[in-house]
Amino acid sequence: LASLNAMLSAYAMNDELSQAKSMFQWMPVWNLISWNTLLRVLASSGSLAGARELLDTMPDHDLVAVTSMLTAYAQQGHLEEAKNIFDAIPDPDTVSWNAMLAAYAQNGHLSGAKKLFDSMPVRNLSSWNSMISVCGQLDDVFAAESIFHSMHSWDMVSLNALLTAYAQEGHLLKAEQLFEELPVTNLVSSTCMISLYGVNGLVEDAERVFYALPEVDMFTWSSMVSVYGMNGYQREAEAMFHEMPQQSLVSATVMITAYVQQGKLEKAKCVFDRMARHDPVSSSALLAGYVANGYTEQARKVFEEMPYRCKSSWNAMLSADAEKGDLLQAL
RNA sequence: CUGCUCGAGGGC
Repeated sequence: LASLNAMLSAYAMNDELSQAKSMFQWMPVWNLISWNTLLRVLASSGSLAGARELLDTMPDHDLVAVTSMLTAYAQQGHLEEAKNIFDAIPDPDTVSWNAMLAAYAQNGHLSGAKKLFDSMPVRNLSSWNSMISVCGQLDDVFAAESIFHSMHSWDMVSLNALLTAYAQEGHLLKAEQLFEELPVTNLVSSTCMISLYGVNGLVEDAERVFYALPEVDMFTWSSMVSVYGMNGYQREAEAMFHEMPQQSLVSATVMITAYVQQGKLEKAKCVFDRMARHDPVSSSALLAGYVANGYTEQARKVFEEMPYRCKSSWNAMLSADAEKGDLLQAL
């Protein structure tokens, strides 16, 4: 059973939801770990409703299951739900506390994060790492450094959190210095540097980091395409986009944005139409392009076909209205 | 064998 569970877990890592589901059904017996693993697959695939339903039908809940659910809500931006789950846990362990801490941090509730951190009965490395990230989001590099230096032990995540804090505040030199001093880096550090170089117009530096990597992933690929795009290197962006072994919502959106910036709306539309699915971000990327160029009709069409409407989509639409003095018409 | 911390995309 343990080895079947391990296989199930491998599907979870690769986000292979349907494979995981059918494997689960074929398993002759299940234990709590099997259920928890399936829950995790559902949760990380973004299927909140499915995860919730599974949680309610599972024979038992333990802390692991509930914490997975908490994280799922947090990652979809449902901070209140996450907090409700946390509050209902009678005796949370450090991982659950950390999950709640991360929920605050990832949703921008930085004061909530600080408060929770202060009230934690036990903190571990993950807790401290989250706080470095919180300081980074507050643009308080000094506090991030202080935390880092006060830590008795640190790991790659701590270093990357600090690196990200530097990047966020635009401390190119500090980030560069840290990155170059590190004996070991990983894809997270490299992606951070690639996009930092990109926003500073240092395309060749970004390339140097990218091409030195022994292997790349979706994040590094997308960020390199983005660097090309935001610096007007349309052909390079295109080439890299098409060389990518796999596409994702993000990589396609990056490419759409690159075309939009060049005013190549037909090409942007073409990428958009080839996407397996759309989300509010990919739709608003194209929408913004139409709006900026006064194509109200096309903008409205994209808007109406959006998978679900959210506040951010309305913002793009409203700015179209303002520019055209055509408020109700655009909708 | 399962849960927590760091990196990529639009608008504001």
